Amino acid sequence: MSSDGVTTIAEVARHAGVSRATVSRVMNGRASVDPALAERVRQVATRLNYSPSRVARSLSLGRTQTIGLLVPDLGNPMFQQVLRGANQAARRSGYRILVADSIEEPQREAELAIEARRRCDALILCSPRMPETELISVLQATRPVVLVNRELAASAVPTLTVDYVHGIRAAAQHLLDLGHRRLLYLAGPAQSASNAARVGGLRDFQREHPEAAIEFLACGSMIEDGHRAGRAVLESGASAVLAFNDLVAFGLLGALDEAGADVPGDLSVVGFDDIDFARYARPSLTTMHVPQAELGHRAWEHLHDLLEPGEGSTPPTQYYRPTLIARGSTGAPP
Amino acid sequence: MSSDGVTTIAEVARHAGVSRATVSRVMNGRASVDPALAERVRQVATRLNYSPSRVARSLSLGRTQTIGLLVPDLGNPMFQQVLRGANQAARRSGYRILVADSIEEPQREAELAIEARRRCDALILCSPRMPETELISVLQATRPVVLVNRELAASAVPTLTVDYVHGIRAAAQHLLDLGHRRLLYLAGPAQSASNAARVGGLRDFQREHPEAAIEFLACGSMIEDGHRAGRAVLESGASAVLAFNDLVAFGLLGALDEAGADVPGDLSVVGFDDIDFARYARPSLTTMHVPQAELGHRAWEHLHDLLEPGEGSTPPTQYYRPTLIARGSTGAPP
DNA sequence: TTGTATGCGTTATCAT
DNA sequence: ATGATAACGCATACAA
Repeated sequence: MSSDGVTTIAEVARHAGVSRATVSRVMNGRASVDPALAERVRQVATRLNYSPSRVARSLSLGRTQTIGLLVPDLGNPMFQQVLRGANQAARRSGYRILVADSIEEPQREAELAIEARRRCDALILCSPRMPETELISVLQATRPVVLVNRELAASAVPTLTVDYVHGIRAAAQHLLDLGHRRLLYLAGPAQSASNAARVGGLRDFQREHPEAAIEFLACGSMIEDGHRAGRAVLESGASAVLAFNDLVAFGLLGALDEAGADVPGDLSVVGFDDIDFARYARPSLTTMHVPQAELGHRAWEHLHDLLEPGEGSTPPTQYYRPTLIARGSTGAPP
Repeated sequence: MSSDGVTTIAEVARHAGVSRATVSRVMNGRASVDPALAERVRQVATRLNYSPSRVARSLSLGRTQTIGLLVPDLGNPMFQQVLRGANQAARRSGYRILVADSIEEPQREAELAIEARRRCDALILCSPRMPETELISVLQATRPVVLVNRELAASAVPTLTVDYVHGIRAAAQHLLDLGHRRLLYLAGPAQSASNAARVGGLRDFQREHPEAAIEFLACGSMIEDGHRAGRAVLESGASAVLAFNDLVAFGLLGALDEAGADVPGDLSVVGFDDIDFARYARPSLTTMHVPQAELGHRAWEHLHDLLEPGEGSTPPTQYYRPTLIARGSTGAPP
């Protein structure tokens, strides 16, 4: 072994009395090497506890077998699931995932993406908040890349997107069907494209259903945001609330309970995403189901096709339509 | 640019009419270079959109600026928080995190750890389930490494550990103080060292408090495990339940609610970890608080000290004592 | 089948 | 201050 404790291919070659090329061939399972010799090399490699340097290998091969995943907030269960799904899928193909969380400096998201990409073979860009023009150049600079949870018209980048417009409309319709006429939407981050989609969907819905009134209230994407909104929600006079996501809904449920309001007796609440906890909460949370881990899973599949173009090519863009999961937090208005 | 679209240092050098060494010096902010020349090089670098190859840099420098994090289950909020904490801390020092989730093949955990370490400068081993002898050799093979959430007597490896023995005893005491005399512990995975610690703590507690009876029931670590245990819990006759963790507690709360049992009226439930959702659940969950993100944060600090030995050295082992957070899920027995 | 030589893109050593 | 050159550890084209 060399001084720093790591065996190199040269040392194995020397001990086995062969060339480095032969060792390399053996380690990579190349057929064109004498079985007896190969065995001897393997023995020596094992004895010296040798395993090829991933870094040197990456430099020589031009690929790192690593992909980057950029998310806006690792604390959000939605993105955690995307990470989990992508990680499992990538792992099966021998790839690993490098995480990048932009929450500390959202304004440097683009920079972060490009930097992350330089260490990886490809990138998954999840719910990027950056402006469109910036996004376009980032996508250009980080290919191969797949975009998750954000749309970009006229882009050749593989995209996995959730139909938030349809989703929020379905949620609103659910409330309307229950008899609610005064709805309140707790909006997510201003830079969030999916929030914009929800707002757009609700405005359309409002036009088509003049019998209902929809109010909008800036809120956020985290539990605390929802919790803080409790008072404003109660004062709004609405009989049903559409939360930006399940986290916000949870925070709100907590605040409502503390205020002594009954859900769904006094107020109905619907979330978005269907995170694991939604079904176990009390009252269980009515929400729009989004296949979070599958998004990560599929994102990897797209990337895999881009990295190792084979026979089966996946379509460039895939839509996921959230489905309503009606649970205990919604009911008839008081 | 070369054919694959990535500019190399050689091209920048050629365009700027200088040597690669000079470009390297400029890119690394070395002072010993003529300001005018440096400026020219920078201009060219910007024009060619050059940024140094991380891989080549890693090979030359012998470090990757990446650390690995191995967890038993990325789906568990506890580990997600450790990841989040470690990631934020590492990022501030210019390091990135590579994730490894052993959930798919727990029996290959050791292998996974070693493989992950080969791509990184160091490793955070979180709640490893592997047997002690195996763990010892893995720790040896992956240094620098820090061990989180598992103890190893007579080991020089920096360790961050939660005092589960004290924690579970405090939880049991809380129930005893409320008047409960029949307790039930829903046990975690058999390979979990922290589960063993809890069991040991409870047995001690039992001995010291003959007035109380503690039953043990194999359960698991996930929401579904807790949910499945609902029936058995009701049939046990216990008036209070100590769940392995908050996830199990949540699953149980859901099952109890479905069965029409009132918490804490009919049954008290206490969790462990104090994940974000614990306080927003209804009833809010009484639990033992563990500073999850801080564990990740501190783990990085230890690693950082190992990687770049400076003045301030952190103690080799750090204990975290969970604190009781009494909320709504516990009360007097019926 | 095996070995030799070269390249991957950087940084660092040693001249100048 | 700058440049030539040798690592870093591996994979591969080409020779033998």
